[in-house]
Amino acid sequence: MPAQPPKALKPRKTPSQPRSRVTVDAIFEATIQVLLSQGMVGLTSTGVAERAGVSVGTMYQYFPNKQSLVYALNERFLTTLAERVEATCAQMHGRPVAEAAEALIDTYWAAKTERPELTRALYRSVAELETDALLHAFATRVDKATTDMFCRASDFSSPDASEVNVLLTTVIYGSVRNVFERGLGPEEILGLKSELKAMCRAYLATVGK
Amino acid sequence: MPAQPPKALKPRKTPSQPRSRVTVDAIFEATIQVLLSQGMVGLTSTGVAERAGVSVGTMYQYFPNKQSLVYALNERFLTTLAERVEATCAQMHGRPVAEAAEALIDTYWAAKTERPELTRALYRSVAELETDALLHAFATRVDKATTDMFCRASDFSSPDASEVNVLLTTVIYGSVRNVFERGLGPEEILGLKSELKAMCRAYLATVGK
Amino acid sequence: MPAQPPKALKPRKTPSQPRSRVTVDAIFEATIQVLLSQGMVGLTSTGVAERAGVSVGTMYQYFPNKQSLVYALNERFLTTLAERVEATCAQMHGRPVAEAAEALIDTYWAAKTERPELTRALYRSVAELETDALLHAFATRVDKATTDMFCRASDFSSPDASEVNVLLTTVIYGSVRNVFERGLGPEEILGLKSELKAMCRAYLATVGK
Amino acid sequence: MPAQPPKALKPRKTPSQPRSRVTVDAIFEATIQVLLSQGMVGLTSTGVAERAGVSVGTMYQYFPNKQSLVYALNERFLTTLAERVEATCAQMHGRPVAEAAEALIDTYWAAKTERPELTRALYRSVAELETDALLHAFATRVDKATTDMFCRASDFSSPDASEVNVLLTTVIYGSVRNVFERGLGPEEILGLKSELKAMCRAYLATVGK
DNA sequence: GATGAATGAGTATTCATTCAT
DNA sequence: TATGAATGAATACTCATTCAT
Repeated sequence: MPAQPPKALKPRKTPSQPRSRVTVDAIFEATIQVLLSQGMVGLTSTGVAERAGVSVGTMYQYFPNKQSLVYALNERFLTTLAERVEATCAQMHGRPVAEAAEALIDTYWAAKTERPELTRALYRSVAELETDALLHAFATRVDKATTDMFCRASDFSSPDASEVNVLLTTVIYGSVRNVFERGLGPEEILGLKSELKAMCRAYLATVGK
Repeated sequence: MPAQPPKALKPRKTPSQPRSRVTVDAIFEATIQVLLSQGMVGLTSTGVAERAGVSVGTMYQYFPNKQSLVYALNERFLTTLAERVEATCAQMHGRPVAEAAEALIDTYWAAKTERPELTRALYRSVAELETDALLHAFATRVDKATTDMFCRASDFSSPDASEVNVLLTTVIYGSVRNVFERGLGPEEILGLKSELKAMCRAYLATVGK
Repeated sequence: MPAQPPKALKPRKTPSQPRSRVTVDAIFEATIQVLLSQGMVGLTSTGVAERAGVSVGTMYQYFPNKQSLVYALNERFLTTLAERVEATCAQMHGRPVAEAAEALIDTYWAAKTERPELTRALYRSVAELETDALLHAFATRVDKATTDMFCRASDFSSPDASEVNVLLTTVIYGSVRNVFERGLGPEEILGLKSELKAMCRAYLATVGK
Repeated sequence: MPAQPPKALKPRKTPSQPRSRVTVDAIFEATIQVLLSQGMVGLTSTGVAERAGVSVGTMYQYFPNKQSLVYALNERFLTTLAERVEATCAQMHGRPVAEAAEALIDTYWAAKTERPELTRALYRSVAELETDALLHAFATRVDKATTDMFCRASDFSSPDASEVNVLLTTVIYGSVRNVFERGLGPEEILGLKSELKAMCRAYLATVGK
């Protein structure tokens, strides 16, 4: 997810020595902790450094400013998410479209639901960052994998795979986000998820003909 | 949208005198302007007051703190949105479900798209507020209207209207949000919208039987 | 001394209300005190504000940054100095050049010597500021007055008044500065001053013929 | 220039081994570069070390703190300057005072003008250091040479050589400094220099009798 | 009611200096 | 001896909020 982070957000130096690596990891973990407990507002540079057991100065050696911290965090999670989606896509090559769509739903849903609080925090954090480039890079990368998956589906015959892809991904990603926004309960979520699958199946059945 | 705003966010006094009303409107308009030009970060109380041609002191007479400003702004827009959705729902009573769903899509989409920058700004602003209650109240109010519309549809026979409602609204609201997040172009958006309608139709055709 | 202060150094608002005026004066006085006791290095924003019996915030309401404080201080003193030189020049119109030169020496010397520590502090402060424009404006203004004075001298017959003026002022202003740099004692200073006058007389006697 | 540098400013070890000498020279050169490009404000220890291709740690082996760097730089230049003045003085023994004075002007002027930007930077740097001792040592050393030169002049008959010396050096050194402060152009400078010589001649002609 | 001067807690960020490797 | 990661004290500056006029 190169994405050319807005220069001001690029990490300062990539840790090579083992000592550095430990330090950077600690900072990342601390950022998450603080983000979860205090929210974006309570995320102060001293707070993070303290939690990481590191001095502020050290933190600034690796991250040029507070934003870059959260930016890097988002980048990390989006990269992981992209990888998981790609893995699923690869696995579903040659399978029926409906199954492919369902697999995508499962993967994306799982990834976002594993640490719900963190997901929520990151969703919020994005609002205060200039993450357009980041999100765009993510979308491009993932779109490629999913479009590919749909194209290669055993029963896919739509003329415009890209159009189908945009619809499905928009609906899926959007629904997940909306679920977090509404704060639905677990049972509702399950029901919703299976209905969403049904919806995709119904749509694909229509399109394919 | 009663929603019991977290007490700290409640406007101080509801303006009844005409002079006050003008003042409050000016403040609202200024808030929007600043939000659009400087973003949530650049939204300072003095900045808004200045733009509104009012002294800070006066502003604090109507809004107990900065958040309450943005909170009220969101409330306003959500109320308008709710009203529009309700109007649509009322109008669609007794019509086929598919048409109802499409009308909902059109209305919601239009409302969010009219001032895209403002929509984007408000989406972002929400992340920094404690708007759970607000959003929940909106959801409840609107859900009632849409569920009602679906129930009364001429051809609706699903056992669980509420389940259908949750799915449709989640998908619709979520998709719109995702469109803003991805920054899709106008043509893509149009295509997406019509496909979304097709998807809903396909799903409802399945469910109804 | 308009001098268009580098925009970053321009005062934020000019105090009009009496309350403000008092505040600004207090800040000025505090700046001098701190400058004298701690030097340019010890001049911290909180330090000045504290000494002025004012909050930092108030200080920043009038001065956009620390430098602007010292800049304004220099501006003040240069303006006063310019006025005094101009007064002297006006008074010496039509008198012999030598007398005019001596009067200039006396005035300049007196102005710089009255509060030697402050003079020293300001000389030093200039080094850390972008005062080129300020100094240039001062030079231009004062040069006009002195050149004029020399031109109108009863016995001035040199073809190039401006050249004479540059020499004399450079020598005088430079000597004064050097005196502060060397840290000469009071008696040495007195001797130096009278010798400097003799030197100017001797030079002018040569030039005039 | 013994000058007893304030103990905190004394270099830590005088490099004797060739390797050290190279290091120290690199540091000096880097200091000058940074001083020229970033000014006294941008002169950070890490910045200098980096430019010198040395680690901070190494730099601190030779200079106990940042000031000492600049202090040493000034010392170096003042020493060179003193040597050049002494050489000139030695050469002018037994020559007429006027010529001696002119030679002094030429030498001093040349030394300060060769690298004008560096001269300017050093002039400024002095303001932030406790250089009184340094400057005093320089003055004493150079005064001795110049006074001596004037005493031995073929036509010098003034009762008080020291008084003459103070005047001449103050005027000369001060004028040069003022030239830098005013930012005069090259032609103006040339004219000024020759007029300054004329002035000294005129004065000495008077004094000698 | 309205004003806007004053407040000051709160925070990001820098940079000289140290010291374990 | 050299290195450069880590330190943390120091400081400029902002901005929500109050309250005397």
